[in-house]
Amino acid sequence: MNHPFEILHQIKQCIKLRFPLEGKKLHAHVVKSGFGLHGPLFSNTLLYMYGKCGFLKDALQLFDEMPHRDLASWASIFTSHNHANLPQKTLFLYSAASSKENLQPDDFIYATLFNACAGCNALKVGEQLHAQFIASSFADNDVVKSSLVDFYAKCGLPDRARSVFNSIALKNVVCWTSLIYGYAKAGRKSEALALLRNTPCKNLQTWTALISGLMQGGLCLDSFKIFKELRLEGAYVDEPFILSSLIVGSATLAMLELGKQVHRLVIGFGYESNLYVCNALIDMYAKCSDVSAAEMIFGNMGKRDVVSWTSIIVGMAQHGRALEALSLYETMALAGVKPNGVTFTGIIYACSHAGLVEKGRHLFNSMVVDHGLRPSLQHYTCLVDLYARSGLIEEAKDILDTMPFTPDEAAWASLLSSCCQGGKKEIGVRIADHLLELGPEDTSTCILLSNVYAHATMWEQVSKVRKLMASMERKKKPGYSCVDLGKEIQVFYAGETEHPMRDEIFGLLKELDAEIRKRGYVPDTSLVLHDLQHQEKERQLFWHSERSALAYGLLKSAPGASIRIMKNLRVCGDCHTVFKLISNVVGRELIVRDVNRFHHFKDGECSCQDFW
DNA sequence: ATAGGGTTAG
Repeated sequence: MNHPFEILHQIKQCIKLRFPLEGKKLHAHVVKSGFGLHGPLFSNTLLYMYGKCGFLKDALQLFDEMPHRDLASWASIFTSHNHANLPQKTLFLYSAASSKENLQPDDFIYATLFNACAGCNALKVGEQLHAQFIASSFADNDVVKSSLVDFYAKCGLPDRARSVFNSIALKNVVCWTSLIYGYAKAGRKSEALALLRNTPCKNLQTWTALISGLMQGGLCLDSFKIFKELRLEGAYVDEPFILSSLIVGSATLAMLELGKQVHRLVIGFGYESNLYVCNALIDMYAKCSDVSAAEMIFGNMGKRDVVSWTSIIVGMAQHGRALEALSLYETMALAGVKPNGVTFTGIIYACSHAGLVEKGRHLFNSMVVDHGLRPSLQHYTCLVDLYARSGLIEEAKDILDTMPFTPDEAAWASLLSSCCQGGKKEIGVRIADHLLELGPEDTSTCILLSNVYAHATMWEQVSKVRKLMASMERKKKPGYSCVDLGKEIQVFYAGETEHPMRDEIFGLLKELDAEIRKRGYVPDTSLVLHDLQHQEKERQLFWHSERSALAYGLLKSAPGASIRIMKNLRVCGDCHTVFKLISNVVGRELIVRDVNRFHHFKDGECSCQDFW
């Protein structure tokens, strides 16, 4: 064909244009003409080409066949793994190579390693490498420092990012963008905005970083505001990165109408087949409790990756459609998509909901044995949940005691919640005491504790928990429920509402109360503080925030429409019973999203099958 | 005449 350097140039074009198939042809040509024998130059460029184009398999094959690997080969193979969203693999390969082959990182390798650490939140590893980097002869390299800024920003430590940033001699738009993202993600809006104002260089990516950072930092409304301002200024913001972030924001806020609006924007801009955008849409519709819309998006996708499958599986599982989640997992395997750690959290969670203990255990083992994935604390928590829900409390406790992690609050709470359901009072109290000693940080845990103690008639402990909770609520946010009517969203707090429609709400709740009592409802006041008068206990239950929200929803929505309520705490047992009965009385579907799952109340039943 | 750093999904 042509001169060797002409071919090299063509390979570089393939990298730029992301033409892996053309690149592969050039690769074959290089092999035939024997250029590759002259050193790693061609191999490394080809390696990099495969990595950047997402052809990890080809990259690995080439890497394995290379007779002479230099530092650039290692840098390229690390980049390939980072690019394929396998940062742990990069760190694994590096640690193996550094011990077996005494691989000493150069500046290029340092940058890929920090990139990997950022990708999997490997703070400890990153810090060690940072120390090593400072002592190395590359310590002045601005690009590596830039990758460190990104690493600390992604790990939620913007101040550490800033101190590295300050040491950068020539600050370009890349390090500014990373730093702004870091502050936004940490929820430090004013600092992020101040930085943006002071940036000598900013581009659309900087704005994207700010918007997505704020979304991830939970400041979704601020983020939407900034997006609107940008559009008003006439900025060209119709790009999939920003759209994905807006979808994430709608999901976080669980605001279906907002999500639909963004979806329309996506269609208007012609990004409805973008993989990232679709994945975000699946998640958004599931989180906004419109699972059929999520299914529709998933069904229409031409190309699905592991995130698409995982999103729909998790969505199904959270909405109580465990068997469908499991069968989707089978289909995913048939489609040749490899599951990752998140996928397994989803399906083990599904098993735990359907009471499929054996299946869940099998999947957990399969994750380790067949897929070589290391279980995380979250996976063990799922396993604890799986056993505990099926009444195998001892087995669940065994896992907590023997797993290679210190159980956190969520892990204990999972076991505790099943003790309440299974009537295992003694062990429940023991766990509760332990949790109370640890000092729970979650209001939901407190409700659980208070329930356990109330069932065991340990009133002193109950009031201790209540006091703790009151102090937490003062510091944090109190319990509330929102009802989403599309055009408006109303928030209700516990206690008698001061809403302008108070009388109508009270009237309807009273009427419904009378109707369900006719059907055998007896308020379960065991969950309320003991030292109140009986009537006062019932009154407290009556004014739980989700009930006010429900009444308002019933009054204001179209007849027959589903009512969607979001609650920031767990639904109490009594409200759960009441919602089941009311779904029957009004003949509508009532959807409640509590702190971590969905309840679809319909025809007197709930999708969670009374396990939550 | 090779290679590295910033923004998106679970």
